[in-house]
Amino acid sequence: MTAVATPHGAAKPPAKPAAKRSDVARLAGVSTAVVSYVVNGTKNVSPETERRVREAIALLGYRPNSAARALRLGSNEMLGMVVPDARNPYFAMLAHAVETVAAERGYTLLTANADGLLETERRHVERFVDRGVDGVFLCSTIVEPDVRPLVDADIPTVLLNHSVEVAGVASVRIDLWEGARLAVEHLAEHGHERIGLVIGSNTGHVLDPRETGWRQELARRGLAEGPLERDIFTMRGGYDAGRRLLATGLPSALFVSSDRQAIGLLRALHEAGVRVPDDVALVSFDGSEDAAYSWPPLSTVAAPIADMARAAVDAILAPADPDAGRPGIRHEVFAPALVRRASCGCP
Amino acid sequence: MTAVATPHGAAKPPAKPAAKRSDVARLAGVSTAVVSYVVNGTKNVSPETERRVREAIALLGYRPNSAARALRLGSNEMLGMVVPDARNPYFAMLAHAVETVAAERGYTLLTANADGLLETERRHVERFVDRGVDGVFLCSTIVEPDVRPLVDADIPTVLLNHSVEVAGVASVRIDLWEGARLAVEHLAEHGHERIGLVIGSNTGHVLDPRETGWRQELARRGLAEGPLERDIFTMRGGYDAGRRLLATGLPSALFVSSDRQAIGLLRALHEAGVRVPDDVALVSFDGSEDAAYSWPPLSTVAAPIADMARAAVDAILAPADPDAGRPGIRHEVFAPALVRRASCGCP
DNA sequence: TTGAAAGCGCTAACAA
DNA sequence: TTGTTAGCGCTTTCAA
Repeated sequence: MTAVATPHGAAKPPAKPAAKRSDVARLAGVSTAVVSYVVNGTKNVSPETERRVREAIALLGYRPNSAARALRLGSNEMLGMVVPDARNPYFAMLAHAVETVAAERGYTLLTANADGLLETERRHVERFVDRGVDGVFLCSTIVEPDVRPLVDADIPTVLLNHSVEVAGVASVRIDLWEGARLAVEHLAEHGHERIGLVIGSNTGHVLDPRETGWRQELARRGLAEGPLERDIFTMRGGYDAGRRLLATGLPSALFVSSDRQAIGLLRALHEAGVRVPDDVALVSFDGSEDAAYSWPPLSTVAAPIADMARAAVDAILAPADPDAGRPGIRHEVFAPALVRRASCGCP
Repeated sequence: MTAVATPHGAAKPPAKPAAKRSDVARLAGVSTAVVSYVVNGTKNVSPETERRVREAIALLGYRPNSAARALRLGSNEMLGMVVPDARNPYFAMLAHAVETVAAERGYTLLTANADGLLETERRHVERFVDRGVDGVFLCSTIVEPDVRPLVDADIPTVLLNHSVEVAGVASVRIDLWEGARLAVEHLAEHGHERIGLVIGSNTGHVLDPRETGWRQELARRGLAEGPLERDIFTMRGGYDAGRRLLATGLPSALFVSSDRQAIGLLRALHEAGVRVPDDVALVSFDGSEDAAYSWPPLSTVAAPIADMARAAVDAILAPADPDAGRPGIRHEVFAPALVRRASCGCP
């Protein structure tokens, strides 16, 4: 056996070309069809034949070629997910949860970052279509994302974590309005009467339901609206919003629309020597792990990530329970829950 | 046109099956080969013919089927990446950087979470092989990861962010030893004489070079070793290590092997009313964005993520500069840089 | 410059 | 229970 230079560099033993189905068939003394039957368990094969085939497979280290399978079957057993930015812990959590559920069902998840760019998002979606994924989870920053390529190609799609429903596309989301209400309610129960809002600014033209929820709960309680600051959904955004609030006057409590922003806000507050929760009480939104480790730890309205992930996968594949039937275009809304930590004044 | 019930649920207009190459060919009045020539630009086609073909493509909304392409070409234009956990901001950053560089080269990145499990890591690698990816980035938690399936299938592989070199596999990593030295040096320059270490515990049996670097720089300066705590690379791990340190006695300065741990440690310190950097000075490791928004902001030894990502992609695909030649099995080591913030005592 | 045709590896309908 | 065989949509060689 002579060593050859491979394109990848050093000399190594010649890589034996991967075994294919016909090699297995020959070695086992059967036809290629039988190998398929054994591999896919689609047809009855006599035990003895099956044993021989399995032996041959093991011996040759045969692995089915997935491109050929995909071509033939028209399915890749791949699901695609577009997120604004997987470096944001919330989306990292969500993508991780979806990946886990998809894996249980034998699907691989392709995750793509849109970086908050409409153009990039569209490119990723088209790419998914080209790759023939069996479904797409879209966490879009656009209010009315362009799902036409998906619809045209008849690819099951779910809008995941969108703030509002979009007609014609299934969606799995969290009740943002209720989350905001919960936060304001809790802050009010701590005795606060001047409750401000820091809200994300990149949700497009539609009003973020968290803003409405904050406003309505305030109104319901006969409380005046505290200051409102809009900035992007990042730590930097929260920091900048905090600086502005510091300059114009802090309320006694603040509802912040994401943990990321709250962490940035916290830094601005610390820099200014403002004590939390003594000088300002805080409740944020998302329920990411980071909220538990900031100082002080953040009370946050948490999304039931695992449940949402499962619902999203079910909306695309058939539900695990076959009796449940094929889902149509459904819109599922999950209820958030308040996690009490120190930032709101809880012990 | 009658509406039909689709498997996806509601009634919609029948989805026109995606156009294929032969449809384009027919519409343009050319052979299927010519369509390929136009799409791939592999051969000269008369301007007039090209125009007609392009028109037909646009009209039909034709998109090449990637499974067929992959089958024919033996390449998916996909790269795979296995990370221990993409919810860790450091790996999120790294994966994002690799995705960006890969996209520039026309490759899609498949990211998979091993969740720190050997078994899961192996499964992902095999899946990548089955899917026929054109290369794999492996961020393994195992010291000697099992790369045989990759080698057997002759798939270019690079160990990314590994702590040590492994023979026979290309690697792109950071100089952990030097990073630790930098941290200790800086702390010593702040006047600290008792410098402890919080180090990750899940690197396997091999000593983490950061531990050696810490120890050797201390020795070089004639300083005694401060307390050492081992715990996992999470916020929780850092928190627990902090609690133990609090119980046994804090040194005047601490080098922490990751930002995640440092953030957890910070919480333990805050809870105990310990002031940073006054009572304990901190330098951590990674350079993630979170370090900039903790309180106090963390001085951290930052990895040149973008450069590493580029090197890793180059190690797998040919370098962008064709003159640079095909890389063999190379081991690239990147130098970290100290980012000074408040936690070490810098202004 | 263009076209005909041979597969890439696999599945499954159909025949034996 | 097993085998034969026709494609899935694409690229590319070879011939015109």
